[in-house]
Amino acid sequence: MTPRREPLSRRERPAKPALSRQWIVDTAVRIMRAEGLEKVTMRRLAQELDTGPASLYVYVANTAELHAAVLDALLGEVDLAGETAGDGWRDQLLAVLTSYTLVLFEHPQLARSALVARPSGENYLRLLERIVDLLSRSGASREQVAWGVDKLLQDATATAAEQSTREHDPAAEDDWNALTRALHATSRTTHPAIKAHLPALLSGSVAERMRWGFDVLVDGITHTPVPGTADPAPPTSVS
Amino acid sequence: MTPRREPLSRRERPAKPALSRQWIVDTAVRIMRAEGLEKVTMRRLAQELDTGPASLYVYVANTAELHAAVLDALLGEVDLAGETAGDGWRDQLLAVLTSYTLVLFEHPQLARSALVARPSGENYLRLLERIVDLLSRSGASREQVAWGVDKLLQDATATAAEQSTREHDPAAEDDWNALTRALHATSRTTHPAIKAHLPALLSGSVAERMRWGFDVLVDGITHTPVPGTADPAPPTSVS
DNA sequence: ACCTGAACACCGTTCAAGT
DNA sequence: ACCTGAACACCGTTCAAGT
Repeated sequence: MTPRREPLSRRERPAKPALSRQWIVDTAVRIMRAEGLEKVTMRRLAQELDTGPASLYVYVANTAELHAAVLDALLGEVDLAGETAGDGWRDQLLAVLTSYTLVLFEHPQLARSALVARPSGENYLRLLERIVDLLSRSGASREQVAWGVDKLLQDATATAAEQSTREHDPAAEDDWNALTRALHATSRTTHPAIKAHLPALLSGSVAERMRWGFDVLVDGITHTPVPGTADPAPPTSVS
Repeated sequence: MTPRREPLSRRERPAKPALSRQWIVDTAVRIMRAEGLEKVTMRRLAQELDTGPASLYVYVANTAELHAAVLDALLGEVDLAGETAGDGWRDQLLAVLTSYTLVLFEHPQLARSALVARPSGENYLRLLERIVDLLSRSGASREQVAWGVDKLLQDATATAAEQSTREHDPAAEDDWNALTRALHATSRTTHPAIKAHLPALLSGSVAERMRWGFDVLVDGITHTPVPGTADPAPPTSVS
């Protein structure tokens, strides 16, 4: 506590805080918010923390683990209450999944990494708990709920991964235009089915499709028995 | 045709073929098959083609476009006939989607890029045509078919992206173990729903889950009306 | 134990210059 | 028009050496 002059080394840097996993992840989140996940590299992060990249490896195994930690931090923003929705489990489930999707929408590349590197952080577990709970109120079987939760999260994550990059990435627009042109350019003789469904293939807003996709899944999940349970299931010839 | 001695420059290289988009893509596919998509870089590809990376930019706009071309080449391997299946549209649809998924399973990272960069190559269009045709035989509305096809392909692609990387990536195994441990470590008081569904949350083989996921989607797609059509739809409050 | 400098082995993309 | 060398501006990760 005695004001015995700090050495004032490192010129004047304002109180470079000690390295720690928490501090590293927080800084990574800050960089992502400001400039996107693609800028959250070991080297850039080290620079931001005023050290060399090698120092980070004491706290973080590799870039994938770093991104996983950033993802979990972000999942803390998901509105688990589903406040905006009514009282029914279905509306609340839709609200929670929509909130999850919107959070991922804000951060394009993170949705992609979520599809690949299975999260297991505390915020992810909280989200999972909430979704299992809500879906179980549908009255579906344990197995339907368990497998269904996976499908719901996969769908939301994939939608975010698809859509979000289309919003933020300049080239994504071109891809969509290319597909639109390609579909319109198909001939009636070689691609009759596409021709016959053309307007509908490209119709609907993102929100409309998301909403419909949710209904499709919930209807399907609650009405399709899981094979190998008490429910009368179709014979499964798959290993 | 006269055997007038070739200059025999460049030492002895065996007939370096002229650069062309086709040749570039073919070489890229060969590298991917041998060493994975992560090795299909502009620099590595140029090296394989015995030139400098800058030369490739005459034929290919960037790495993303290159990967898209590789993906479309690969889609040529999908079994569109669904030979193995019976006569019903449902079995054939399952067969085609399974074939699509299996092709992506072989090449992990490509599935991920397929989720992001909407393909529009000729092989993709052929696949799309076939799936639209099969699903339309269900008798579902034009809109249900059109939007449903998207969901089916998204589901298959996401499953491949998720699963495949888990198979090929050494670290993916660890992720799954981490999740398994995290789920088992949850407390009954903070995560009761997870606890109650635990065995089922982790049960089922990939094939079983894929099969069930297909049934869920087809059931849901054919029974959930698309909003804004003649079908009696639930009121949509989403923009 | 924690931190670091320096190195190794790579990337994508551009651009001026050549043929 | 096509091709290229060389450069610019980056990467992740490791390792021996320091404190």
